[in-house]
Amino acid sequence: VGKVTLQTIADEVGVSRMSVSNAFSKPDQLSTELRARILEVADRLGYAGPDPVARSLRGGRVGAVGVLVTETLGYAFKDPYALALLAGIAEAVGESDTSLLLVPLPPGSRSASIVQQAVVDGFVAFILPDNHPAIDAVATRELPLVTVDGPRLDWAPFVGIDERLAAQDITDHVLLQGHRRLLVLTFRVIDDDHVGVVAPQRLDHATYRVSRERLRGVLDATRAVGLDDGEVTIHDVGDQRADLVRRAVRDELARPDPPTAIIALSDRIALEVLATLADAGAAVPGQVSVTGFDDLEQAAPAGLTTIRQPAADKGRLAGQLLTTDVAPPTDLLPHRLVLRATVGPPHQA
Amino acid sequence: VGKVTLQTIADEVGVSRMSVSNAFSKPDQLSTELRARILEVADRLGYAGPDPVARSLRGGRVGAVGVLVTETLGYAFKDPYALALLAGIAEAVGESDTSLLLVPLPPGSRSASIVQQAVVDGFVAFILPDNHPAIDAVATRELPLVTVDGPRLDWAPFVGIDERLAAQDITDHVLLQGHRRLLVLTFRVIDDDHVGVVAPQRLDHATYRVSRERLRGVLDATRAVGLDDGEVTIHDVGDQRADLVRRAVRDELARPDPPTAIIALSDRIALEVLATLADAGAAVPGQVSVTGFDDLEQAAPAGLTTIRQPAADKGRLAGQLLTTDVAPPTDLLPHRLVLRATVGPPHQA
DNA sequence: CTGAAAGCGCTAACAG
DNA sequence: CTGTTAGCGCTTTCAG
Repeated sequence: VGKVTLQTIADEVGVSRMSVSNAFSKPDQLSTELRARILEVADRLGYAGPDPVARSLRGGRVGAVGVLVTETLGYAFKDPYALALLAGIAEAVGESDTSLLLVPLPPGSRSASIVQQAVVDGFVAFILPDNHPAIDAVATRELPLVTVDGPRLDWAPFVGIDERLAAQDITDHVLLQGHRRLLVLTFRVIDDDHVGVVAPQRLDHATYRVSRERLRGVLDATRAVGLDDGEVTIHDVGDQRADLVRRAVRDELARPDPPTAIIALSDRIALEVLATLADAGAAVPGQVSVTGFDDLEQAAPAGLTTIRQPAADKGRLAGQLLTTDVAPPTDLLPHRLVLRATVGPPHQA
Repeated sequence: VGKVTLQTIADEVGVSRMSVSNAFSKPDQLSTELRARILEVADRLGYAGPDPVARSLRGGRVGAVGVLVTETLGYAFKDPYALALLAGIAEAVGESDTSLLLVPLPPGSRSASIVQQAVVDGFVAFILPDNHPAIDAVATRELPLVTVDGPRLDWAPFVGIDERLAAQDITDHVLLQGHRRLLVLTFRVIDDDHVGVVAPQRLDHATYRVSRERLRGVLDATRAVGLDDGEVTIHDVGDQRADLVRRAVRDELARPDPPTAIIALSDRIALEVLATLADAGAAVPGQVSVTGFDDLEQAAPAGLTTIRQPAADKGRLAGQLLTTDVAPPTDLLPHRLVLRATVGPPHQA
């Protein structure tokens, strides 16, 4: 099967390669009649149109942006928040006839080479830890980059909210109700396999911007009411692992001095907390108050008090930043405390 | 910023372009020492490694497979079954250092050109109607294709189950309980905007393999017990639209001779049916029995009787077919009737 | 182990 | 409106 190229058709029709190219890419540059003849021959020869790779090499543009996702892609497909972000990006780039290339980053340092090989015009990075090798690889390629939620770079636009302030807001709300025994459930703080109680010095070295800032916000609030950092228990549940959430909740509730409020740093964790509590027969907010973060679709039906942040809009903005010339945001995006039914005054001991 | 290419580095180091290329792509083809010197210079000059587009043009390989999804991507991101499929594909291709290009197909015939422009080594098509123009476009490009669930082509591997038999199985189960007044809820049958009751001749022209086969399976079963096709009501709820599901259920229940069993052709529809029934205070299976299809994660907690099919495995297989040399399946994949709590004997009128 | 030649398939820029 | 020239950046021969 001799490959059919522009030249093949040009020869067949008896015109130059250029006219055939134009017939496909610039219809108004040649007579309707000639164009028709060319297209007819192309069709007969089974020519599928200009090879996109060759066209990209020539034109310097690919028509795709890469989305850097850590862990296996499977993870991204399971997290509702990540999905909402993705959907937003997809929507925005779709409007510019651009496709989305999902680029899974394997744990090792092989990710640099994966980034190098990606056939894209730019990247959006997605809840990556600071200093992730993939970021450097993007920088070296000198491709446009937008980071969402983290890390925050000085050379690339950033899309995200003031995590710290938001966390402080929701913690303030809980403290105002009178709670002083808090359990904080966070997702991964450092890119390692540690789970369980998070010691203060670990927080100092935290590389995931989102969890780090949210935890700082929580502590801002607790300190303000005179609580010592040691008095607030922080549990790392890794990649929002349901089993770890359940165990942490059960263990803490079994202590002589159990928490009266659980601050989950994501709705996904909070929903798991709620399920665990329901199974254990613990009333919410009667016995324990619970808060989330993100305001997923599932949060409202669950009556979850949480922080709303515009996930889909964030994705959309990230996509636009890469495909159009919208101005990068100068500010952090807004968030909002959404009061619902899972927070009340503490149970009287 | 003069672009840095292989040549730039070759000139700087004083070797030929080829040696620099080898330093990156075939480390064992040159002395460790020279390689080190080349890499050092490359690093100093900020060279990110061979341009993936040029390399693709030369090598004929891109390192990405495209996933053809109809409608907006947003839809694919909302359907749990599609998501499971996607996750499976992602997992499989990730193992071959291949990325996933999401290719949304717009309604019009523009989809041919979108397929032509996709920078990929192959495609997997995903619940597409028969004769979708995108399929022809893939054929013309002579790229490998795997179809999942539909359509079934004679020139491309197919991954899917025996929909018809599976539907017959679950319908048999319902009929065996004694049900004769059935309401069948199906998703889109033809690629148009029709919704509501599906007439028999419409079924004959159905272009979506999955819904068509499942409906035929249902009718196989009902005919076998002597029911006339006219006696089983089939409702098309489009893209599994919640509002249409709810309305269909409410309308049918309000009739003088309401259905005693509702056969939903997907779990997503079935779950909506269950929610509607709960709102209406109708007991399941006391007043109405309900069945689903797919066995999503959410099906077990809901106690839904359904057909299990290996969504993630299907995706994985599709991905492998495109990136490795596994043999294409010669058979349809297995399915299994999963009995749970939503089917019982009919309510005595 | 290293280098020179020969394109992969396409299109911008310009001349006819 | 049509054709010619000149590469985009890389890697597969096949000799040194």
